[in-house]
Amino acid sequence: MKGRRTMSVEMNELQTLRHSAAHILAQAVKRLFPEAKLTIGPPIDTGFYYDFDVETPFSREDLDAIEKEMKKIVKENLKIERFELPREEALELMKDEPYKIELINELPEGETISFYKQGDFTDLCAGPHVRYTSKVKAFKLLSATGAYWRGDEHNKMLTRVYGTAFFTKDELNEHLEKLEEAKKRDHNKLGRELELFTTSDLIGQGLPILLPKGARIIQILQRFVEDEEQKRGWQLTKTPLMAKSDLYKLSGHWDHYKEGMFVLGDEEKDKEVFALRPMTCPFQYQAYLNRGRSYRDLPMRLNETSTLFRNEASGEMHGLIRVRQFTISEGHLMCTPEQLEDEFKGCLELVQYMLQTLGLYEDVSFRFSQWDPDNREKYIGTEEQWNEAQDTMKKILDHLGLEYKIGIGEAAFYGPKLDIQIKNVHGKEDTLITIQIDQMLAEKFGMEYVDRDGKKKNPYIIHRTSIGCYERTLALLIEKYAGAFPTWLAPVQLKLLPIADRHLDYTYEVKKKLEENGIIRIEIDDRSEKLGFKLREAQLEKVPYMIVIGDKDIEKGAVSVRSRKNGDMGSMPVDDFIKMIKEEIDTKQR
RNA sequence: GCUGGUAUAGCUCAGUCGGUAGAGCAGCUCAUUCGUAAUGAGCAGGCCGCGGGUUCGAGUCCCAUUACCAGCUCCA
Repeated sequence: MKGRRTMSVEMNELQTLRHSAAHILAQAVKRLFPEAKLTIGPPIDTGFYYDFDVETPFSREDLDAIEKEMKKIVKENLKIERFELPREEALELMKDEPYKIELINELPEGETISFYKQGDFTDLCAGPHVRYTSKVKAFKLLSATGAYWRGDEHNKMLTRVYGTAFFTKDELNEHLEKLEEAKKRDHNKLGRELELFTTSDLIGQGLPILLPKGARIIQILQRFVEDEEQKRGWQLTKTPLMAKSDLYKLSGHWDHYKEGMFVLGDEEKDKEVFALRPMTCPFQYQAYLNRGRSYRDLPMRLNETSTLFRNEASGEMHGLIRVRQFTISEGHLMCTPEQLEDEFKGCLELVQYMLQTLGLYEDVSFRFSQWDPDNREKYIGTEEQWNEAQDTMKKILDHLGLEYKIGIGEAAFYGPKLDIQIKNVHGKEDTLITIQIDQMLAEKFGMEYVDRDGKKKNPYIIHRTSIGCYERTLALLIEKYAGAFPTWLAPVQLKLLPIADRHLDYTYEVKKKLEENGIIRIEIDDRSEKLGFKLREAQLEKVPYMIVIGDKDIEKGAVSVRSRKNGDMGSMPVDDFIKMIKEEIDTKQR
């Protein structure tokens, strides 16, 4: 929390500038499109936006014209003045702006109703703003998209114009360059270029094909995760990918998650209807229910590398980050109330270890995802149950000293979550990992254990992932490392580059020796190309090590090593290189 | 699902006013056997996303559809 106050002051000045930029945008739109209706236009992390209700959405040409008009307004150096009005007069002033009237009517009694006026433009606004339009020197309009009024899909879709603004032109240009850089790191572009994955029109949306290199990385991650989970007392299950609707009716999915499921069959016509699983919970519960359990069986930690299917709406898919079929490092832990805190901590420690090893820990933030009491139909359970579950979770989080923000309405339908959030290269935040406490499903499924006192009780259940969903994690790793994976993760760890054909025999000898030492992700480039050409290609493929083999190396029984990161490392005995790379792989160096 | 945009060779892109398809890179063949980021020459490569329509004629115009991109909604 330290330092945040000073940060927020700096941010406020920038936000004020951007907020004023949004007003200048609205003024320009009103001048060029008088029939446009105003709604809201706040500053955001990366700039600002303003939502308009217009007959036809703005085209790129419209944006260019609007931007030109904005520059004029800046040049006019209009004074930005605040004034206040009583409610009646405020409504009269805004009589042609239905959205503003809606906003005014919602202001509580006694609230100040303030306006900001600059030249021919006046907007309902709490402020603050810069004093003159000329202060807004460095700005750019970026895009026009659709956005629902008040973020509700049942409302009308408005036209949102995004822009950004900075104090100086240099800062603006730097920001625009960063946006360009981000495009190059985008997993969806880089992942295809590096042949990690592809998609096919015939297979469909949200169903990526992992190519050999991408599948290799996921295999490495999966082995790492499963081994680490086993070390920490988790037991692997393999449960079916589909089940009868009966299972989901019991779990609550049928009532609360059916939209998100692929249902096989027709309830009207077929005797039995199946559905592909969107979550693993009810399946692993059946493993728990295999026989009667006692407190001696607890905690029971069940993990599974679990493929899930979710019928996401068509506009929601994105590369490997949002897909319809994915595989997750899933797990469910059944324990007694006394064990809950320690077990939760254990789950968190596993996650932290994973994220630290992958190098993603510095990029994540925590979110305590709670239910929305105003939206009861989204959830199972009673208010008492929710309050109890959230209190329990809050206590644990506070004991752990975690810094977190609260997400109202972000809970699962069966319980609150600790979500570990990460931003992609474009700044869009997604959940990477989740740890949840569930007091409701055990009861629904009749999961019990016999306690010391001989009484039957429902266990607490922790739902968790340890590395999250493999596809999404891979996406974040591609962006984190710009495709240059640490050697332990690299799909091809080294390339052997013989200079001429007469070096081939020795090259195969070196390959064999490496393989005998467990270094097996090797390629040989035996094409009759010049060394520089082979090196360039290997470098562009982001292979960690390039091993050059020529006369000098054969003479000395050595290899010439070039690292992706540091360039030419000179000649070294084969054994020395093996020792070096093994050490790097074994310690999972970044 | 909603709003907008895009779709031409494996990739990046050009293609004028509607007149029958073009480049660079990659690929293949040949020559070259080379020491730390591109050797040269030649060849081949296209149902212009898919389906309709308008037209004498459609890569180009219209409609529909699929996929991709940005955003909204939703979500791991």
